[in-house]
Order: sequence, then C-alpha cells, then structure tokens
Amino acid sequence: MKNKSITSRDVDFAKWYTDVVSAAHLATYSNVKGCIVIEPNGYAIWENVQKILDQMLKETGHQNVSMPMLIPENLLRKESELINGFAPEVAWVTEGGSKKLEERMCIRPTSETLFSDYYSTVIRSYRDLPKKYNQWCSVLRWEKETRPFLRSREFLWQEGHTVHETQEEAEEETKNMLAIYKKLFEEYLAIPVISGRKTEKEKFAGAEYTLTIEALMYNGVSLQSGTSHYFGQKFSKAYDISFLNRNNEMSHVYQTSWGVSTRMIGGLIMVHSDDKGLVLPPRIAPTQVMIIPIKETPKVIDVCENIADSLKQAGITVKIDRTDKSAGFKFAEAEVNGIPLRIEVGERDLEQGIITFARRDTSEKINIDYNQDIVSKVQQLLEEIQNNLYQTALHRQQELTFEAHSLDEVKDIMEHHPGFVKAMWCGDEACELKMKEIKGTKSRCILEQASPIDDHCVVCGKKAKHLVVWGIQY
RNA sequence: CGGGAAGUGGCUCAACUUGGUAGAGCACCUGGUUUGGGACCAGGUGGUUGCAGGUUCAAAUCCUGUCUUCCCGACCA
Repeated sequence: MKNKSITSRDVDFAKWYTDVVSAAHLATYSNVKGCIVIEPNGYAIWENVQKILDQMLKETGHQNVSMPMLIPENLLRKESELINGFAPEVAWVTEGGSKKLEERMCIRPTSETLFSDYYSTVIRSYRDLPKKYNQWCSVLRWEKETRPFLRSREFLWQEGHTVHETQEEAEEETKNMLAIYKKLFEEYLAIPVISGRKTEKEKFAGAEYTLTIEALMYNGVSLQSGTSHYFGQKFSKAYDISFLNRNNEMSHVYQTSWGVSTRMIGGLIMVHSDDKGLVLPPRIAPTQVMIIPIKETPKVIDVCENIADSLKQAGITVKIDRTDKSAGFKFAEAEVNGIPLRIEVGERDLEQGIITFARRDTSEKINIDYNQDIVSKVQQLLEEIQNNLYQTALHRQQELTFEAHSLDEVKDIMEHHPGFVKAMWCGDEACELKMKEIKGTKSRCILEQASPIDDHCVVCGKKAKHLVVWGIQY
C-alpha cells in the first residue's frame, strides 16, 4: 500500500524525493536559501555514518582536529587554481560588529588552505611526517540551485588532509581512502559504486588528480559520492610546507585530501527508497527493529518488552511503538521512516504461539514461533535485508550500464533510459563538451584497469585513450 | 545567474478576477469508544494571508520591491 503523502517515484521522481525527505522527517527547509534543518531522523543517519567512518579512519591512523571556519583572503589566494575553482561560490565576511574588516574573509568552502597553512608552521623534519588529520565540520558554497542533501549551500562533511614524505606514500593514501569510501558505501549503505579517475576537466581545482566513487540512482542519474585527491606538491609549494629529509635536504611534502558529505543521505534515499517512503539498510538504520503492540494488553506489552530486551542485549537497536495510534497507522509510520524490520505482537498471534515479522525491503510478512530463538532470527533477517538491498541496487546498476560506440547510441540511451554509459574517449576536452550537449552528459570517471571496448573516440573518431563512464549527474 | 510557476494556521487548498469582519479538510489538544493495514463520536486550540513599502475610508485581494520554494537552462560535491 502506498503512502498518501508521497508522490509516486515513477510519476515524478524529483517530487517523490522531496516528499520522502519530509515524510520521513529527515530534513525540512529553513528560511535561508539552500540551508536545510536536518531533523533527528536525518541526523541520526549522519551520526551512524560518523561512527562507522570515524572508526575506519582511526584504524588507519588518522586523527581528528578542528580548523577555523574563516579564511583570510590572502591565504585563500596563495594557490591560484583553488581560488579560481571556488571563487564563484564563496561567501565573504566583510564586517566584524560594525567595523569594516581590513581584509575580508571567506567562510570555508573547503579547508586545504587552512590545513596547508597550519602544516607549514608545524612540520620541520621527515620525523614529523606523515600527518594524517581529518575534521568533521560544515562548509559553505554559494550554490545557485539547491536541493535538500544533494546540493545545499551549507553541508556537513568530513575532510581529511594528509601530508607525506614521498609521492608513493601520498598516492597510496589517496588510493586507500577511496577504498575506505567504497567500503562504506557498499558494505554499510548498500550502495554499489564504480570508481576511477576524474578527467582533467572534472577534477578538483588544484589537484594533480582526483579519484571518485560514483553511484547510480533509481532514475539512472549518477551521483558523485566521494572523492579523494592527490595534490603532489602544488599546495606544499604554494604554502611552503617544507621539511628536512633523510638526506638533510629541504623538501616539500606530498599531500592529499578526501571527503564525503551528507549528500550521501540523498543517495541513500534515491537508491533504496520507494513509494511507501524511506528504506534504510539495517547497518545504517538508527532504529533497526520497531516492535508494534497491536493492542496494549498486559500480556502483549510483556512480550514486546521481553523481545526488546533480548534484542538490545544482542546490540540491535530496537524501539517499541507505544503511541495510542491504530495498528495500521503504526505499520505505515514504521514504513515511511524506513525501519528495516517490524515485529507485530498481537493477542491473536500469541494464542497460537506466534509473532509476525514484516520486512521493509520486500513487504513480506513472516510468522515466527514465539519459542524459537528470536534474536538470531532477527540477526539473520537484518543480514538478509542488507544483502538484498545491495543486490537489488547492484542489479539495477548493471541493467542501467550500457556501452556506446557512437554519439547516436549515447543520445539514444540518454534520451530513453539514462544510466552509466561506457564509451571510449580520446582525452580531448572538446569531445567532453560535445558530449555535454546530450542532456548534460558528463564524464563520471576514467576506468583505469578495464580493457578497451573500442579503438576510436566515441565523439571525434580519433584514436581512443581511455574507457570512460559517462552519465547525467545530480 | 537567465526563463517560467507558486507563497493564505503544521499540511493540502478556498476566498483574489470585481478591495468591505479570512474559510474547509487533514493534523493538533480534551473526553469517550476503539485497536490485525493510515479508527470513530463530541467538544476545542491555532492564521492580522512570506516580508517591506505604496495606493485607499478600507488590502489576502491592486501596485512596487524583496525573500523563499518548485520546474527548465547555465554553474557546481
């Protein structure tokens, strides 16, 4: 049964998306353009992401720090590519109290400059290296078109910034961080991603190269979901982050940065959710199990509490819905909020010694013998739901991944059933621009390991250099 | 930033054309009856109409500006 307050996903995808965001109480609009209020249901997802990712970062030797929110203009301007890339979308602070500032400051759109400035003051020797710092914070980019989670002006993210003694070590870090993001997306968010290198046109301003993970949404539109940049010595030379190396010579550090943001919550919605509302993979769901007493008799409540206690002991997050709503309302509420597994406890079932489980992903209802090991049954089902969501998403991604050998084929795909399009590219930016004329198709990433599917560029027909995945992006 | 549409209790809308005391449904509160897929009855609370100016005896309604949201482009995580 579909939810009344949600537009159907196949009727109007954009409307469906915003309907789910508000029906599931993830976020609401504020009075500041492009700045959303992330509500408890939405923030709890972000907190889980933080918990999982933060642990992975700590395990790989990273430490958290906090940098200023303001960047003086001269500091920002030291690296010209970065400022050129971000100039159109920074916000400036020009007054403090009623006094005009001598030098204006921007609100951080990203913190390469601050980290670089800091590193330049504390690094003296190769013994100070590497430094692998991360910060959880919000940044501000003056976006023109905004959508909740996908593109807001202020958004929450983590940005890791590391400095290394050698190029090899920094490149290794760049690669490793992308692998961590891939793991976060695939194993926890149940979102399959493709990964590769950004083209020169699409890479981060100031990077030597950018690695990316790209996810495909239900409607075939792609979402850049996490990036890891290798800077070489660009910033270390601009900001003079130098040290005495093992040969007692001055040398500049090799640097990386990488980040993922609350945008992934948008991805989570657009990959898994449906016309009933939010669907959350168990491993990221703030509440994994909702127990619903059909009618609050002492016996029913007793059973609910017993189940809740044993699930809690097993580390499963569980709640009992004891509001005085009707059973049907509670079912619908658990569904719109994306609770992976619902347990329905009612007198009628109990008389037969059973309780009912309802899966959010398949809507399947399962009768469970009340005397069996409920905890392991729940664990098993949560695991199945997690896998099923991933497999379903993977299957769809594969179905929506095409190969094209001519511009006409690309056009045909993008106009009829957008998705990932694999096609050869000569490396020329003009061809990327030509591609953009087809419904805004852009290169998502260069697949570096894959074998070529053709020998000529899909646009100009000249000798091809790279196999590229193309797509329409959010 | 260009082109289009829209802002009226928390939500969906009516009243606007032709200025004259802002209405309804849902939600919310109280009491009661209910509870296996968004319960029912009765009684209530809540809005000076996004904001700021202007015209007028009188503005939700007319005019100007501005902010926000949505759609289409350009720009971007």
